[in-house]
Amino acid sequence: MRQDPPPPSPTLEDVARAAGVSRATVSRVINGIRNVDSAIQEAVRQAIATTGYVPNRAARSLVTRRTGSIALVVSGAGGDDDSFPVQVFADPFFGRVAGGIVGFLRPRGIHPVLMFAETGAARAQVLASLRQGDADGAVLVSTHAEDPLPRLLAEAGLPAVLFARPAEPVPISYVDVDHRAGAKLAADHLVARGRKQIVTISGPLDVPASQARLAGFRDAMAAHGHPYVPCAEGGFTYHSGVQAMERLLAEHPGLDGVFVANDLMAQGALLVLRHHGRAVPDDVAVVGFDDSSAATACRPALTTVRHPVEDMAAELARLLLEHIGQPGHRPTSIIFEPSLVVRDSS
Amino acid sequence: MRQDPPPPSPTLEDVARAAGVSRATVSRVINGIRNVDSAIQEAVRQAIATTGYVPNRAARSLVTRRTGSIALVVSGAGGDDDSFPVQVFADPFFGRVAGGIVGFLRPRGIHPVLMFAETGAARAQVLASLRQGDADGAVLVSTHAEDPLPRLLAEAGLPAVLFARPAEPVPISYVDVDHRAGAKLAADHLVARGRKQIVTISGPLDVPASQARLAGFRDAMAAHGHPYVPCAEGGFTYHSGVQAMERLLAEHPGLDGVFVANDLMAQGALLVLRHHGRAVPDDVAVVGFDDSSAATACRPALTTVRHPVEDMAAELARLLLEHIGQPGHRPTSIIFEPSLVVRDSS
DNA sequence: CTGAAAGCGCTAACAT
DNA sequence: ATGTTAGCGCTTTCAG
Repeated sequence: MRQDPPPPSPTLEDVARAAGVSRATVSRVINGIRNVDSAIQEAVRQAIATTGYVPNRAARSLVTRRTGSIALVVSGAGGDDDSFPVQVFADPFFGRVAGGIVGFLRPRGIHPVLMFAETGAARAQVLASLRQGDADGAVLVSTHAEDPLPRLLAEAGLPAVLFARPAEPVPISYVDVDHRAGAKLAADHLVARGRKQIVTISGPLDVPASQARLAGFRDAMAAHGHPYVPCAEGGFTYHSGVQAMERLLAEHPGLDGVFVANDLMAQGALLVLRHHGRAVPDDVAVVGFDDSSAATACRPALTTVRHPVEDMAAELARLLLEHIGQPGHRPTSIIFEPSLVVRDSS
Repeated sequence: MRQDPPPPSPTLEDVARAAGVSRATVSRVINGIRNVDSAIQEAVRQAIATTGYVPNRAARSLVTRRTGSIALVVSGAGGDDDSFPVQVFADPFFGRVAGGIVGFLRPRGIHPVLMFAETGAARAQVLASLRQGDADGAVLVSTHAEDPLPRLLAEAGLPAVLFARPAEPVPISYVDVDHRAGAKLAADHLVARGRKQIVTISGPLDVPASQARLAGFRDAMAAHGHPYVPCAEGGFTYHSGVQAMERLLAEHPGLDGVFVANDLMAQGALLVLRHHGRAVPDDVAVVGFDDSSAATACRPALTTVRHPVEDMAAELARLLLEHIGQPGHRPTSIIFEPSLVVRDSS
């Protein structure tokens, strides 16, 4: 005993018949082409409503040669890392990127196709998928600087854009934030608050963004007359922030200011400071980076450098659509300016 | 000055000509249909290789009435929560689900389409997308128990499956882990370790899984002669684990055993115990839940209840494909058995 | 401003 | 075992 087959969904033909016009006219109405009598337009809309018509993507795609979807590729450096997807998702950062992209794309009726490119084989499959037309283009979020995928995509002539500047120049569009400038904001602020013994917790130093934040911070501090700033390297996780702060406290018990390279680690640092009886911001001033949800969840609320991830992701999606629309388009990079959000931790 | 249009990619026709056979034969070879002479098969493969042919998804989709993709829907309860995607991704849990699904689907050449259904409007759009054929079916991951989407999908007759049992019965397939049994494993283990003052940190109590873990733990403890177990409610985040542990320690300074409803919170609890000078496992034994990457990242490594998320997600994907393949298929639920992974924290 | 007609590339009867 | 043929539902010239 089988269930009845689902009723065939209405086609353009059905709508056309119901409206007493031709398929072509209905198509024009649907695709918002002018030059259609407004009375007829109204009739067509009626017919669409009564028939419950929805356009068939595959059919449309076949003739327009567009899938109307883009790939969201989460890409690593190589190696067969089993826990790869988990790692990526553990940082709120990826969620913000996904949210920004979806926010831009959804009103345009397009959903991202999720792909992972953590190994060489996976990378090859992503390339094949794109060539096959599973998506019109790709937004890449790399977890490692040495990721070969950007170059591969560029060479294949597939429309693609990147979140964050590649380690080596690749002819591909990207967005990034001015990490150095952001770190300078933090440095200026801590100095303005009269802090004398300032230290920092960096992100993983094989990530260019981490390097830039650290270098920018040290340069700005040097300009303020602090030639050397102690640093503990973290891994962008809450836990690593805890560990880094403990190390710094042990080595520099007199510290009175900390710049932490992301909010999640800053949250961990805050906890350690509290457990060690250091009042924030009175004894120790803390500045984070990102302005993620962690920043306001903290006690005290975190002063932090705003990283406009969602805006950047939306802009990235816009860029990709532009590239898809005009294949000859030149690579463009857009650098966003960070700003300081002063709350209670400094 | 425009760039040259990309060369048209080869079609079945081209391959057929190159191999000196008909389109149909090439199609058969590609789709792995027997009844093709092996010599001809070889010739066709040659032709495919030399022409660099890749099948056109849209064309295939148009005739098979299958898109070859499924939706991965992250779904909330309602409300216009701006930070929705961020919240969801913050837990390693979602990454494990995504990884499990991709692991199963990728070898079959199918990629998940990412959709968010956090508001009523978004939900409607997800439904429309599915009806329109953006995907053949949906895997749902709900963040709230009252999520109306499962029922809506079931009523629309769209193939869909659920990660975790719905709060109210819905005729839809799902996978889940036996939370109560897992909690019992933890209880038995703590009692066997001779702990007398046992407390627990639960997940958010509006989540059925949290309720089940708490109830299962308390029931098992009662059976061991501990009629009441103090509980602090957390939110499945590291930070909430810290806060909950601090509360428990303040209220029950004599505690010597803790069951924490997920590893991330357990990691936070471990930190607090250390800061308070309690040795783990000697002074206080700690048992987590999930066996996520956090469990091995801890010091000491966490004894925890294994939640086979990846396996469950893969099974869920398999179930969905089954439903897509045979529309009349009855809803099935599969409950996985948890197991205890003993490490150093108890 | 609207309709007729020609495909897009593929699969699946149906013939042979 | 292989070829022929008829569409799948849509967009898009091209006529009118």
